[in-house]
Amino acid sequence: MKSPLNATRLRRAARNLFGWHTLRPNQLAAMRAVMKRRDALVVLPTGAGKSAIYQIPASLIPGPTVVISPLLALQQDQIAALNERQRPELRAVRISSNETAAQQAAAVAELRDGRAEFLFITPEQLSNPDRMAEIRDLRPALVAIDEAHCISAWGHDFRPDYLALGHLIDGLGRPPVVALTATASPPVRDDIVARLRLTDPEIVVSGLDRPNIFVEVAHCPTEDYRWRRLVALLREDERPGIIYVPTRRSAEELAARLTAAGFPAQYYHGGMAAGAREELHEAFLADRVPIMVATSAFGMGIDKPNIAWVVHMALPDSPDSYFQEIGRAGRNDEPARVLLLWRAEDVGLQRFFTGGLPDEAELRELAALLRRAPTTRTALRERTGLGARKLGNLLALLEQVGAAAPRADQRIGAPRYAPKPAEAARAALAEAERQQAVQRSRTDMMRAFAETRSCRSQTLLAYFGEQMTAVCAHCDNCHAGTSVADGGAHGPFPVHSQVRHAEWGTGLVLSYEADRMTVLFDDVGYKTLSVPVVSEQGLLVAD
DNA sequence: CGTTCTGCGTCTAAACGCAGAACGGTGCGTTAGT
Repeated sequence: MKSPLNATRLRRAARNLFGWHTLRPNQLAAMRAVMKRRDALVVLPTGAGKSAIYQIPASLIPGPTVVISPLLALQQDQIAALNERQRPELRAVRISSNETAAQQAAAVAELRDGRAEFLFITPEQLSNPDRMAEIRDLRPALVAIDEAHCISAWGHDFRPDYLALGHLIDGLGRPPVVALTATASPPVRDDIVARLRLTDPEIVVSGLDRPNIFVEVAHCPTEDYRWRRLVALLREDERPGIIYVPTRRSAEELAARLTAAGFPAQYYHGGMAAGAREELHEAFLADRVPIMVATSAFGMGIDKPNIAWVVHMALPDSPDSYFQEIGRAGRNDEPARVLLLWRAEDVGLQRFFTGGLPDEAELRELAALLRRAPTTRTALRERTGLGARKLGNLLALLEQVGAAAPRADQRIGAPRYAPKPAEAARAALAEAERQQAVQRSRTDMMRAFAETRSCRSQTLLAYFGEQMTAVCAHCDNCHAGTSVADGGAHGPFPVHSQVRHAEWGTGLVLSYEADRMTVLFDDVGYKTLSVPVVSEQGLLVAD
């Protein structure tokens, strides 16, 4: 049943708190789900008023809101934006390693007394049981997960506490959850819903096509050609832009080379001092840095309307990253352009970043240790001689196959019905192989995007499960006339239906493009198949 | 996985070829020591 009352209250709050006179249908639908205490997954581009989706309902719902956000710098910006409004119902505080114990205690007190509404926090903080107990006692009424795609992108290895967010939300007493992100392909969406254990979530997804962005890809036979194409773009467009490079060293070298060539550029990467990074970030936002050469570290939290172009000096690891990165251009709806300069050699680096397979013997040894008695990571590192990063990866894998589980006091143990070490190791290795296959297939899809002569937008959006019926008319292939209007191509299986392949197992039909179809298989990732071959040989059956 | 760097051998000097090693992204938190 619709509740006009909530819609009216939400509109009034939007006007009072943010000065907005309208709410977009997407925003309103998501906010109403939150008001009804329903879980929600919201996929909207940055700058589309995404934060307001949890902030406005939170101001109306009694009880504090826990905002789980991945980057401390990002948290700081969001907190500043909320507190600038000087409204008690929007006041935000934070608990992180940047606050002293006294500041942390003060933040808790403010939340307890109702003087603050929002608590910004990282998953790492919540994974500390003492911290968790403290927050649970505040009886949070809502949990917002910002940049929710991090669960999928980082949980498996980089920041393992992201994998445990589902447990952590249980620990908070399972208040309603709203997860927000700017991009999420169908498997990433499924991963978010599964890992957070959302119940019957309201899913709000906006259209992904960005008509004001001209999309262009150039294959570069040599490094010199790559450089010349970059310079040609810089000569044409003097407005601010971002150049993405794959390594820290190339960021520094390219910035120096550009500056020497008369294009003043700065560089940015994760190896720089926090202070310098913050300064550069602010300088870029304030139009004091016209050209930023950066690794993927430069991204989240960059909500700058007038970015006129984004160049990639190498093939990104996936369409997910690529879409996120080009999406920073043209937020002000002015014409913007993005250019991907790629070489086949770029794939090697991405293969390296994907990582190798774990050692089965090490997995077995670790699983055996866990079955003996719950222990801490430190003790496990001493017993096995493994490094912290590697141990974390192995533990995350064992956890995914039910051979490890977090216990009280920061200990890790084996669940009661855990598989035997040999079996656990085998299953964990299989899981690692599956993850590697899926990640490799994403890189394959990125390369297929680079090589296609069809409409770029159609190809990219098909990856995200959105089928465009017409060509976009804002990409190089459409301008060259090689795009094929598929007129809503379709095939033997409906888009988004489940199919089964004898060898590759079950999969999800994502799209049809001319006579080819893209299917995402659970175990082997993305595959592109010829529709006539599928039909003639009966390669797929409905599942 | 692939590129780039390093060092060695050749051999009467310089530079070249080659094998093997090094290197490569994203950030939280904690802690030692100024």
